[in-house]
Amino acid sequence: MGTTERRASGALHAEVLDALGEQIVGGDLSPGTVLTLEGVARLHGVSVAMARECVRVLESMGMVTSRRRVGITVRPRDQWHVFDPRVIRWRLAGRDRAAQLVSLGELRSGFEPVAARLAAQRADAGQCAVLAAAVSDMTVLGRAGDLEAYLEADVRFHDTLLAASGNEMLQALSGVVAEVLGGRTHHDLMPARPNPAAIALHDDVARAVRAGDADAAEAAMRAIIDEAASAVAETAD
Amino acid sequence: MGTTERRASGALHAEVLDALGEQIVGGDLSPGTVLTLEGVARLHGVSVAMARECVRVLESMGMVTSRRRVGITVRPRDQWHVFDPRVIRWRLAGRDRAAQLVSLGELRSGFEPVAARLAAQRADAGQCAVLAAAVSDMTVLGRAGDLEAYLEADVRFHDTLLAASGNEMLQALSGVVAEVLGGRTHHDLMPARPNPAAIALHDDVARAVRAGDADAAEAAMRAIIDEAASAVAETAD
DNA sequence: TGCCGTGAAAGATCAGATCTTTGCAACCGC
DNA sequence: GCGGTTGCAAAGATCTGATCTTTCACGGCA
Repeated sequence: MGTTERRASGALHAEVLDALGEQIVGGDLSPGTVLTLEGVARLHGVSVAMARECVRVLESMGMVTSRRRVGITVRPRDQWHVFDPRVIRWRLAGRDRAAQLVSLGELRSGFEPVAARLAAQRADAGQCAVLAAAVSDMTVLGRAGDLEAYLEADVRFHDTLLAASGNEMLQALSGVVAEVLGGRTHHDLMPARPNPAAIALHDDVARAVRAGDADAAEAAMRAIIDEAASAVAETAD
Repeated sequence: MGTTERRASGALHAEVLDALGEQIVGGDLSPGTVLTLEGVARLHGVSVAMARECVRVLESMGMVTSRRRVGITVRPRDQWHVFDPRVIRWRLAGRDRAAQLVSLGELRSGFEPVAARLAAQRADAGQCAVLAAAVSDMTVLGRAGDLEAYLEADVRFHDTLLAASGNEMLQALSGVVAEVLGGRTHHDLMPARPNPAAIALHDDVARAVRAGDADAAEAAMRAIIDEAASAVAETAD
């Protein structure tokens, strides 16, 4: 899942767009580089119209500008829309991966406690149940040492929490959390067996949310993130 | 500022795109609505190619999907890339304005304290100087009751802080802060004369950042946001 | 030296053609 | 009568190539 956007329809567009995006993000096309529509078209074996469509999308992401008589100019990194899922994916796919994970992690440390607080005020019964189930799964799977399944439950927990915050912007960040958690698991930054204390903290969050205790939920979530940070630091050393 | 994207180049594209975006965000085109390329083209008096380019951009923002034999379908709100500056702008421009400001405010309460913490660890001398200058300006302008200029200094303060965090994703959220602060000022949610205590808190942040005291910076920023929330609640009542 | 005019490069926009996929409905056999 | 099959046509996907417009760059002129 998630290799290429779609199989049949819009395949060409997605292909060229991904190729260009990865080249820019990966540094093969550094800021200031100037392309021409015709050049892009020829290089990727597509028509100018198709190249234009891709460029328009890139432009909408702040990654290039198009000017008459000049061409397509790659913009500096600080102009990119770094919250665009595609940009995140490209960065994670390239050499920028480590930096991107750090950024996402710092970001997460900001918004997840807030989400927990809001969730405590707004979560419905179904969401509380999903949270509890996820914690339960994490406990079992963690004990069994099945890191992959554990990750799934962990992601489910955090996704549900963000959804329960009732804030669509926080909810939109669920991909960020999934990436951070997945990156940790898939880069040997996790202990062989998840820390039981971490799972207990998840349980604390779930209980606080169900109890409607915003302060406790926020605090427990903050503790989760602190624990994660120190665990990674420890494993990495 | 900010009426239309650009005057001369790419004007048509931006116009049609904005029109479509505002229609979707504003609810004139509710999720599930199906359009055709030709319909869009005719309705806006542009060629099919142009309509396609706009649709491709909308598609890249998660606002529509395109399927053969069906047409262009407007996707439900929870699929939109709500961090895209354009989506934010469209929402702020339409009837969704209030909800958008609430979302942005909640979000801000999450990431700004973290940004303050990071800035305390990473800000350079120049950034500290800008922060101090902004606080100074806020003091003077606030006393004078010049809300517009005060706003500018306030935005400058927060922008600089986010930039000093050294995290490009936090930095990318400076537009969010600007919108929240601007929205507050331009919707009579500010007292006639800014609260001196709030300005003092900004000073606390600036000093903590310069001193490299991450905990103090984070706490002071959290206090700023709490103050703002209660001030708005008070003024709104 | 510096201003101005002119040509060409490259995007902006359009018109129309061909190909592919696919929803839908008519059709057929059991 | 119902489920599967087939075939038409609608609508996007992609391409080709033409025209218009802006603007950089170079060269001539004062």
